[in-house]
Amino acid sequence: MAATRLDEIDRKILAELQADGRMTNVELARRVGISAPPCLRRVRTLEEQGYIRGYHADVDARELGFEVQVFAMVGLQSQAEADLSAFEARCRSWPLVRECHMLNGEVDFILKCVAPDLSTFQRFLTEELTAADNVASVKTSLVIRGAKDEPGVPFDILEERLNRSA
Amino acid sequence: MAATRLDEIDRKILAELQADGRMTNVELARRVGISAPPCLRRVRTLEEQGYIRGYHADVDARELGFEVQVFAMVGLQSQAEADLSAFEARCRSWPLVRECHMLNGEVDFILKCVAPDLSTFQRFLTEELTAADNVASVKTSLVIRGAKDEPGVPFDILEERLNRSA
DNA sequence: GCTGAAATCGCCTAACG
DNA sequence: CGTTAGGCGATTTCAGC
Repeated sequence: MAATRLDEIDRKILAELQADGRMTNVELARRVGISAPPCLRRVRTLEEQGYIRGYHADVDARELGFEVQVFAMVGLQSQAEADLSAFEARCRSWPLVRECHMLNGEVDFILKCVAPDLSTFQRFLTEELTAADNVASVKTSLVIRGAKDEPGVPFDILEERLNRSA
Repeated sequence: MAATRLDEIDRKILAELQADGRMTNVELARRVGISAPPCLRRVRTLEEQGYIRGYHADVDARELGFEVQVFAMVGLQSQAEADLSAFEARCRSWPLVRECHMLNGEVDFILKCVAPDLSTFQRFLTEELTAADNVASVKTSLVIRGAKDEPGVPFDILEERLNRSA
């Protein structure tokens, strides 16, 4: 997958759609400087090749009643590949775990969790996460307040690098 | 803001647009069981009231050449409000810092960073982050591999709770 | 291969009931 | 909230570079 190299127009398309995923195709075409049909074809290709995984509305968790956000650091007893995979699969089955990343260093995984209130999270923590197979230690940190939450990647850094190497 | 309570149709709209933010309005209307015009009016209202903050294409960071993802735990010297705000503003100015959350516990902030390669990140770490005003300690953990990365909130949990209380 | 122009089809989005 | 209806965007077709 993704054997195709991207040109500048493709990168602009990605940057624009990352900033506004609901932009109309004609507006997108205007911004990247080509006409609508080739623009739409490029978007479809980027989707098929996996550069674009999907489009999502960015909803306000707090307004919707999800008052609690927690980062959980998880250490496992066994780091054998089968056990790592099993834990990852378990995380995928928990709706309240939104992200799960395997880390280097002392801790094995970091989880980002979202819950309506503290008691819901506590119940998950004690009855599900801590109780899960192979889990040795869990340390949690509550998010007091969010200061920045930008989805996606910094395209400006990419452009800088490409300009420098050009 | 957001004085309005949401009904079941609004919540369905949010869940659908979170899952597919580029869905056409007629398709959305069909799924939530109303006709297109009122559906569009609801979407506009949800946007205006801040329930929907925006729409974003979910791009594949690794395919695009962002090979490095790092979580950084930052401790500050002063936790006075003015100093906390100043650090948050600094984080907002760094494109490579995608998220910045203030935490309870030993560490003050957690940052999610994305960079094209390790050397770019190292340069940021030593020349920018560690060197920034008021930063006392930084501990970084590289993401070895991602196991789950779902944007947004778990609507199914919300529905469960509402059904139970009904 | 690629793009762009024209044409068709379907959607968006008022206005009204 | 639904229906109607006019305008605009999406998408295919086809010609040209």
